[in-house]
Amino acid sequence: MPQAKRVELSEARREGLRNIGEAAAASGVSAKMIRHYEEIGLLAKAGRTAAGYRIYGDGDVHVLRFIRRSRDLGFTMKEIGELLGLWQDRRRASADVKRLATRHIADLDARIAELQGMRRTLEHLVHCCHGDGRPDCPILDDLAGTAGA
Amino acid sequence: MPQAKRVELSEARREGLRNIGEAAAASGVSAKMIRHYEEIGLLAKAGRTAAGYRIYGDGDVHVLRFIRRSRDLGFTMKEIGELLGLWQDRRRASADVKRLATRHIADLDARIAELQGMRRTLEHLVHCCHGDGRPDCPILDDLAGTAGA
DNA sequence: GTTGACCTTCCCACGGTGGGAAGGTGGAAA
DNA sequence: TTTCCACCTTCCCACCGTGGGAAGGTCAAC
Repeated sequence: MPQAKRVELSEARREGLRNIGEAAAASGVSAKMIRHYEEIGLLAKAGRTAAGYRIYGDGDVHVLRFIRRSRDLGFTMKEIGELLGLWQDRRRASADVKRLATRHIADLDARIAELQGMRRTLEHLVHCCHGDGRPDCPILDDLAGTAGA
Repeated sequence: MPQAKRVELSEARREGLRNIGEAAAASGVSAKMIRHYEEIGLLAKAGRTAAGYRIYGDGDVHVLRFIRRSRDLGFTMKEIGELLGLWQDRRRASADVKRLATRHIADLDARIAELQGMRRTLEHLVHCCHGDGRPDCPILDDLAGTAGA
């Protein structure tokens, strides 16, 4: 098994490869997070130069952008792992992707509804609070549970 | 300095005090979180029985319920600390509370808007995906950045 | 060669919550 | 009284996603 020979960084760059900083800039994922994704197994272990620097090709950067975009849409790491698996499986059924995305929309809806509930309550309380120099405050009364009492 | 003498749990209970489990049940805050709040300084250190059990009075439970309600409304630990300070300051200006709550509403709005943005995009993608046995999938195309290409 | 920007690994932090181990206590039933 | 179980204590570890920073090595430009 001829293991891939470890090249110098300059040589790798001549072949269009990037070090982690360049891959980060090209993908929008921080170097810190690239290492993290590698550690948790979301990314394959990156190649290394003779000096131990990670090197990335266009395909790696493409994967990183995929992850970035998925995070921007709120998918969890676990879901992104599944999405990556589907993306790389040419025999996938689009129904599987759609199901995953649909479930995620439901998750988003639940979180939105929760936040909106908070927002509604707070809006009401703020509306009731005169907000001047006096200490009386319906907001605190509500938090303290002394509002209805 | 006559430090408060450490009593037995049975004696404390006769005086209407509770151990952590009872305080948890009465406040809706888990025992785990009560200890955590004490550790981070959100709560004053609880009294102890001779055997080292934490004991809580009605006032403590009231504070715990205040915290619980604040968390339910999405306030951060830091904000809850501020709210507790205002609550316990009888010379507070309600304007301070109102400002804090208003800022929190703005935070909620930002998060809601973010989630709704994700939701909109996903909704569109899901709508475009036929979701059958074939591999072609606009959702993956979007994540991969090959959608517009 | 020196310098400064970058890389490596390692540990720590945040928010908030939970799980669980190991050992001590409380109270009630046998 | 002894036993038993539920509860208490402290301690460490986990999640997710991200960042900060220390200590040490490397690269490239000047």
